[in-house]
Amino acid sequence: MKKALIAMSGGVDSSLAAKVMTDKGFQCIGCMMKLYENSDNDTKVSKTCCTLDDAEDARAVAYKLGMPFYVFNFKDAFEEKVICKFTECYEKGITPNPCVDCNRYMKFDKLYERARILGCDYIVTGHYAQIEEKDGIFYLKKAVDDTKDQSYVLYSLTQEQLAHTMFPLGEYRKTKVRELAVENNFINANKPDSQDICFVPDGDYAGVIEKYTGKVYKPGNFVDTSGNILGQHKGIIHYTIGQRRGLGVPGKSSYYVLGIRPETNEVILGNNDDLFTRDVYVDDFNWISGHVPEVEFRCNAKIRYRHKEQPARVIPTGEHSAHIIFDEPQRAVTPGQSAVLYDGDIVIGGGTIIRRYTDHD
RNA sequence: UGGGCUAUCGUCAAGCGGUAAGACACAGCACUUUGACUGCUGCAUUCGCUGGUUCGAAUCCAGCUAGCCCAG
Repeated sequence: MKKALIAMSGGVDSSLAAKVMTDKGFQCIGCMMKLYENSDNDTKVSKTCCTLDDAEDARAVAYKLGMPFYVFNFKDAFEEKVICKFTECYEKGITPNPCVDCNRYMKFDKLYERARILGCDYIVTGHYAQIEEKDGIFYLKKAVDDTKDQSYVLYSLTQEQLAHTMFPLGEYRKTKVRELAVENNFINANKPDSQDICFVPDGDYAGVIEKYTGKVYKPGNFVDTSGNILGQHKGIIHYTIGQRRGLGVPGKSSYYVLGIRPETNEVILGNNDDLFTRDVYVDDFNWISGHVPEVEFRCNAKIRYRHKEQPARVIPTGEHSAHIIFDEPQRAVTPGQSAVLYDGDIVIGGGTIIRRYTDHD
């Protein structure tokens, strides 16, 4: 009998994933990763993923399904690989995607390693995505429920990881998952979906950064593309490309963040129209197939989680880098965010958007 | 302290005697396993101050105050 380690968050999705795996006849072990300290969070609406309550929910489901349940303490690794990188990015005027890093370094690295130690053949999560094998190659594909598809945050998976990973919810629709959870009397059947950054429960990520680093980020100038001072900003970490709200700068029309200059502690402001670009340069690129294409090709690409994929031309520029040229200019291409390439439902690969010297920054 | 102009929400700004547009900012909510974007809702019983004219004034008149411009 094949063994599977189920990564449970305490939410409906991973709970149902566990259920599906037991139904499929796998020998399952439930687990939760303890990623950070959140003891002082009074038990208000749980938007996070590893509070005591979440652990209890996960444990209750594991118990109901008759599987053992372990909690792994990954706090140190999470701090190093996710939180630390998160703050460093913001300090550099880059906007990270911690969910991508958490998948890359926690779930499919640390946890994967743990699964091997426990003798598990597979690691299972509640992600909405699919894995298919064909002629010895593993393909990462979009979920059947395109409104919940999470293949975007999984582009860093390697062939080896894909060979030992299962996403049982990939073929389910979210509504069905909820129904099944209710049918099975799961304690968390009606628990709200998680959202926001898990280690930033109140939405104030800048506050978390300040608390974590103990630094005070200096205010600086908002400037337009000509260098005119438009106002004062609260510190570079509060901003990201394309941002409108929270600038506090009145004008004839709304101002948007065009660029961030950490060297001079300036934030460049301008019009929405100034935010569109065709070219995107990507680093840390992971080609899912394991092979770097030798020639340029066309495909669809996404530059942020909620971005509707757009047609583009891709020029591989190295083992782990590429130049993406969209047919139509895209709004707010943001360094630090991930660009992911699709061929239909198949994820070709993805990487991190890097900073390029433009007229804005 | 001679002349002229202007004073309406945090900012810009309609209004021109009939009972305070709009934009930006801001707040809340929705959307969302990242940050954003977006959408929806809210946001001056009051028009620099004090009097006056009028059934009725932010709108007319007078004085005061403040700012700007020109002349000294």
